[in-house]
Amino acid sequence: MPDLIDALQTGCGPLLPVVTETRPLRQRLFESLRAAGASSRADLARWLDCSPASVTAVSAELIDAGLVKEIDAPREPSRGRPPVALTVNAAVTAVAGVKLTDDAHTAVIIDFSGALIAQATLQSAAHRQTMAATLAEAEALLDMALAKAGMTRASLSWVGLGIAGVVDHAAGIVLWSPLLTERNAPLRETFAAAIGLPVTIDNDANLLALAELWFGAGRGMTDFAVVTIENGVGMGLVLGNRMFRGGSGLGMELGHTKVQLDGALCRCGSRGCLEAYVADYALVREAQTALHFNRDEAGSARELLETLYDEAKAGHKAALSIFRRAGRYLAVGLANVTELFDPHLIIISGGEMRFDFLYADAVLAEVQALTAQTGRTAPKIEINAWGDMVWARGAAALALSALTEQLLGTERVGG
Amino acid sequence: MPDLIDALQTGCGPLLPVVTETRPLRQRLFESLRAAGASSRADLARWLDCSPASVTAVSAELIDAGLVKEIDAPREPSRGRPPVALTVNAAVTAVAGVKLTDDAHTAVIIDFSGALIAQATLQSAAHRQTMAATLAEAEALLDMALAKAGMTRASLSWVGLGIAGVVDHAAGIVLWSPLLTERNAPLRETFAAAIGLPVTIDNDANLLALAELWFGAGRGMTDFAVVTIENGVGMGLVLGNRMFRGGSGLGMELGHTKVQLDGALCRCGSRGCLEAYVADYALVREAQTALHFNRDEAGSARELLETLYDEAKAGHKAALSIFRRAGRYLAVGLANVTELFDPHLIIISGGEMRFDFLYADAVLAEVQALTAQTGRTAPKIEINAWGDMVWARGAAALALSALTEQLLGTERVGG
DNA sequence: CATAATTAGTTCAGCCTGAGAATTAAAAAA
DNA sequence: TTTTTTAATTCTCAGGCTGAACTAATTATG
Repeated sequence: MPDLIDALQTGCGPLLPVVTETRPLRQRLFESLRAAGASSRADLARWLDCSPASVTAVSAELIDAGLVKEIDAPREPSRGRPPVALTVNAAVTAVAGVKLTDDAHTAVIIDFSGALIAQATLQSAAHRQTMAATLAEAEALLDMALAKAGMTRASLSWVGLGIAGVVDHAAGIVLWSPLLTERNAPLRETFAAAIGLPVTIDNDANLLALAELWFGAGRGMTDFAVVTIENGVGMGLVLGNRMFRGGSGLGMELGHTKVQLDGALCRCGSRGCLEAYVADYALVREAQTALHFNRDEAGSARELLETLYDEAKAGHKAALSIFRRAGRYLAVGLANVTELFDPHLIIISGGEMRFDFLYADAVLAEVQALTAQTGRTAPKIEINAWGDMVWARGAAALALSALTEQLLGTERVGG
Repeated sequence: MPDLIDALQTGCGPLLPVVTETRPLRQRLFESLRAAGASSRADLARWLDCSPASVTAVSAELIDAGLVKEIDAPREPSRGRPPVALTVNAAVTAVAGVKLTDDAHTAVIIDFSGALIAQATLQSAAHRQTMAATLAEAEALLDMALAKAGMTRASLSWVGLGIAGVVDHAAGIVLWSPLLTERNAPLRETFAAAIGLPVTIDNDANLLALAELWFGAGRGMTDFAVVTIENGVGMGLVLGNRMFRGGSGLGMELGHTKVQLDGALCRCGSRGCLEAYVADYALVREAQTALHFNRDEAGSARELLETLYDEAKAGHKAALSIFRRAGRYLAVGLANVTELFDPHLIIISGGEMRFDFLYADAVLAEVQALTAQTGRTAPKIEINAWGDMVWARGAAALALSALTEQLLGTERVGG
């Protein structure tokens, strides 16, 4: 290779190859089938734009391998030979998704077709812990979920694991997380070794985006952004129907984009981060001023926020202005995402989605106003509250796609 | 297809296929060869990670087609059979790149290996014109360049055309441009019909990014951003060694990302756009205040800016503060790009790159400071001043890659 | 009721891309 | 001169997919 690298002076054009990913028809057919629920061979051929002959061959292969089966589907009468419906054989295996937080860990188990089998929750330590302690909790939770499903670890073939922080999905390493005491924790390897199953990890924002891509509003979209506001502000992005994780594969930091020069102080140490205006700790900070509370008087941060919210609903001016300002800065952040990625859809998603001032029509209108000038069509904005299990479901989707890749990717079926 | 679209309720997983692009070995080999300048078959096999047998077969095919040839390359003595160098047959054909501005149009002609053959410049109308008038100028300029090279249109096989504005590269339509009176101008079709050659169009920021990818600092990078500050602020982005044009394919609008809530008024009508702080019209606006000039007193905007710059160099406080502030906002914009795309390199590129206050170490340091907190390695930042021809060279690279795709992509060689 | 029309699915030969193994080629080192 | 090393070629073969012809199963129609 040196003779190409050294060629910087002589030739022209990019020196490195275009990153390209090819999926064999086998995998594309299977994934279409899972997405459709059930479909006939003829429909699959039309959908995948390939010959019926190939579909016959590939589906026979998948049926032989036990991954796909024919079913009797109710069909409305029409001319011609009636189609035979194919569907994913859900019983083949199952995967689990686990999401770690500093409040309650959650887990779900889904079958090979993506249907929910069981879910479980485990109260977690509210403080930073070692990776070992955290993973012990995750393992206990996984076993709880398995018990609920009447399954054993042997019935699983992959586990997806999600955690807040800076996560290198490809390497399986958590560079930093608010939950862990150590840096550069080899979360994937360690958990895989502990539970004896292959593991894939990702950060929470990407899990949310995956959940939207697999189960939610993103299913019919090739390009969309998923924004979540909880402890911080996170974003997951899907481009060309694939997760985009930034140039280094560590995800995007919407929360630390700057929306104001020399603005509010962020917990990261910088000033003017979006997070410093809209994350809950930012609201708490202002709430203490507005409501004349000191910390001990107010109880937990969560309670304080609830009070602030109630006050705002009741028309308390200062409380209202806190949410109003946060909403306006959020609009700036979303407008910047639009200017830079131009997604067709922005989904503001999460578990509870309380504090609806942040997602008020005024905020969405401001996003449109801030982006309307450049001539392109502004993205739709959708608000989704999924409940606490959504991250675990995203983690399960992560596991399921990793498993599918292994089963049907470059390797041969059953190989 | 309806039966899959309607399946939103039943299945799970993405409904739309992953966008994937496959290049045959033929094309990859050729592009590696052009990138390397010259290379042996054995090196190509190692580089492309394929078998020597395939390289022999494919290179024979390319040599037969006349696109590649063997040359006697000077080689340092080493053990084993000496390699035979292959190189792109530069004489096969040539392509042109044309860049339109409201100042002077530029054009270059390059051969099949990417080497410069000729260049030309044509003073252009300084005001908005119809597409027809603009393209007439472009055609005249193209013929000038051809005359300089002693060539005719028949010796060209593709033309790349660049223009500022919102450009739909794929559709070949200019949705809006500061140069054109009409909207949604079908620039590609019209120019192609006029000159009788296939044409590809793109906006100026993407041309600059392409120039960096083909001839500049981006050659060895898979992920980088190219930022340019002239009339406005533009950005081109390369992800995975491919141009990224946003979800709708219209490019990114770094200039209209917001860096301040309710900030300075932008010519787009919004407030707080990056452009409204760092583009030349923004500097002019402030210069008039700082230097107590009115418009007629100061001459052209360009002269006014030069005066402002000289004053700042001489230590004029107000003048200096104009550049300082612009630099700080630029740092915010670049920091946001980093947080969202996490490129390995940001190239600040363009023709002249005057006003070095904007690119001062203090600005670059501020970018690092604004992004340092999130744990990832900050991107390197490079400043490149290429001269006026860089856009035309990018346009030529655009043409060359389109031509290569046509010759060696899905179609057969010579087919 | 027979037959035509229509749609679904299968079979089979064959193409294209590319890999693996053995072989030939051309040089330096021993 | 022989051995070693690296480059390049030849030949065979496998995988993934297609096109064309064919079989299968149903509704429409006279």
